[in-house]
Amino acid sequence: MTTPVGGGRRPTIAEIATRAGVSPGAVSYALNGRPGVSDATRARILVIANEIGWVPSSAARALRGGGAATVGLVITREPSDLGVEPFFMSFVAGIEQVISDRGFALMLQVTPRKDQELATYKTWWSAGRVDGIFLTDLKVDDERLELLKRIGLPAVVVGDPTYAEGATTVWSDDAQAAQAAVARLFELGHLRIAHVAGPASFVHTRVRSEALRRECHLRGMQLVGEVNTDYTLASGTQACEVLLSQPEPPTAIVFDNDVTALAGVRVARAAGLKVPEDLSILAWDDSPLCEVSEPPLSALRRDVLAYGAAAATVLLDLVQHGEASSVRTEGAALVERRSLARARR
Amino acid sequence: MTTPVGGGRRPTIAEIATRAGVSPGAVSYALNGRPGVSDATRARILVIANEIGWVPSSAARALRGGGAATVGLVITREPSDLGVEPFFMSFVAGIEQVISDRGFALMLQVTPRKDQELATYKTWWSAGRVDGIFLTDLKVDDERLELLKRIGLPAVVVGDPTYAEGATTVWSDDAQAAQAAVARLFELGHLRIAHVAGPASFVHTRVRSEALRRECHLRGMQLVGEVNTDYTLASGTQACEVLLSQPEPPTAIVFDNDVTALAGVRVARAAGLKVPEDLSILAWDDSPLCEVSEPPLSALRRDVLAYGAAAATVLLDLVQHGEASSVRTEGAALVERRSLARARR
DNA sequence: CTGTTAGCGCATTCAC
DNA sequence: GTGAATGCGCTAACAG
Repeated sequence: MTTPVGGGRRPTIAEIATRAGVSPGAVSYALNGRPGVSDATRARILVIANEIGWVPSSAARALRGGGAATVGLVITREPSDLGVEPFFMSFVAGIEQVISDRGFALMLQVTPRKDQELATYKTWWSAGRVDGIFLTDLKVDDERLELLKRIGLPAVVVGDPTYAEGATTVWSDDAQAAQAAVARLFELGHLRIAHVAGPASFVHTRVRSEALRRECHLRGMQLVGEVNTDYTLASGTQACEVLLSQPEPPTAIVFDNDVTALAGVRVARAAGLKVPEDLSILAWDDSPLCEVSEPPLSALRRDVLAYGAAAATVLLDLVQHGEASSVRTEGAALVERRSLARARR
Repeated sequence: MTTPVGGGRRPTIAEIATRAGVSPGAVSYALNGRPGVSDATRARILVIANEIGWVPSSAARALRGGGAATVGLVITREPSDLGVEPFFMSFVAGIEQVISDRGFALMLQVTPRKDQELATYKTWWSAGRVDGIFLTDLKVDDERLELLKRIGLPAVVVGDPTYAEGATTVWSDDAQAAQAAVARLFELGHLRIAHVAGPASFVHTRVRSEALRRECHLRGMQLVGEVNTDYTLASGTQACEVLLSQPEPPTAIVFDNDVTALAGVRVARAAGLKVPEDLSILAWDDSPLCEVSEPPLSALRRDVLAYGAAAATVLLDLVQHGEASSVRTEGAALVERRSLARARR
């Protein structure tokens, strides 16, 4: 791309046509790599287009029925929560890696209001602002699925297909991660573990809970407690206090996010327990917070960037070819730091 | 909004016109609250539009010259950095509060590549995808300013106007925050302080450095060291080691972000220094990390949500009325936790 | 095979 | 209140 026209209006196909001495139609054919023009004129047109910095008007294209070349993402969370949540930024970055190469853009909305999310989908789709969307934070009996189906907005559900009502999904296999986690804890001799989970409404919370329970059962371990939180320090603290004050407290706790895991370290310490000697702590989803903690927290790490990229690939397929199959991305891997130790007997 | 047409194409003005038995023009007038239709027909039209769930085609509007009703934000950072950086998500949430009410949407790009950012501005603007953009992470002699001016893309610069080359800016007064910080440290008897700064290329880094120096000078305090970092744990650690190994080490250090502040706590501890008894630590920009730290870190907290909202308000004014004046938002306030103590003499 | 012409999509707006 | 033109790119029908 060279210098675009200074100041004035953006160049159009008509302008290229004039300069090249051909009709607008010919220019369109040339620019879109379609037959109907000789190689010579095509080359000439391309040179001119490049010179004046022509970019197709997305409005005109969309109006013609070509789609908006835009995908949408609504993040319905409290802004304060999002400060801690490293997931979305990486996820978006992953999306971007894929879509920008294909000429797509991302439309983003961040709002704490649930009703707003539904309204946004309707408006975006009706106004033709997006060609498809990513549905994150999948919930059990998610009302959004029904709406999307009803209005016909193409969507990729980011979450376990079991709960996606047949929609195309991209998911990371939390059950597999749970297996890795429990296997490792078993190896370290832990027989009583607990789970500080996320909100019960989230599908991934349920999947994790069930998988943890199953894996424990398989090995004759006990899941001696499970408490749901809203991922905050306060709720994590409370959950952990409950779990540790049991008559037979766990020797290891799995936390669904980094912040509650940190709360766990504190509560343990306050109760006179050493981490990891007296209590092993494992965080689900890694973050800088885990590295920075004292001791550094072992965590189940996913490649969120790749996750976003996979979701984008599937959504673009869905948008462009009308269909796409669900994709399971690589599960989380256990990265060991210093919060896991052999269970004290 | 009631049930939209099932399955088929989205409704258009023409459809409403047919149903109402009037011309498309009349419908347009009615829908936009403009004269040219009787109150009776206007009401009838509005009812029909609502019934069939009509939403204006953004493509058609944009094509007509009405603008895309979209503003853009490019975040040029390493995805890994963004995980820790709570600023952008809150900033975006603040933007959203303002723009969605005015019918605008946000287009987002996250990329580590600088050249991509410039290319994106050109493309977005040429394709008519955005009506204006937010320019964040302002740098000294920022090449982006020149590009934006040249292509005529309306922009609000988020950063100190001194370095914005006359562009409209929204900024938070870091100099004021520096004053608050230094005043408090002086009050606590600190006479030798140091600064672990962000990258030297960022304008806000420079502004903070200068303000800190000035405020120290004013009170007869010494700035006994200043090291630039890239905000990471590693660089923060190194910076802090350098500062503390001086013959006359500081009794308090101001850190430009939360992660380096945490690094500071660690380095101090490793050196046998107690925080805050032997070394006071102050983080610039608050975050959950500060709360979670041990001890919890005192910090200079900004209302980032309000910051984003202010930036959006100004950008929309700029886009809709062609001009807007720069706005200074409220400076950061010092929130005291437990990392600040009276200087040991 | 190379190229032109005309009309479409949708909301807006000016002249009647 | 109506009709018609407008903005911009795409494409079917048509001509050299």
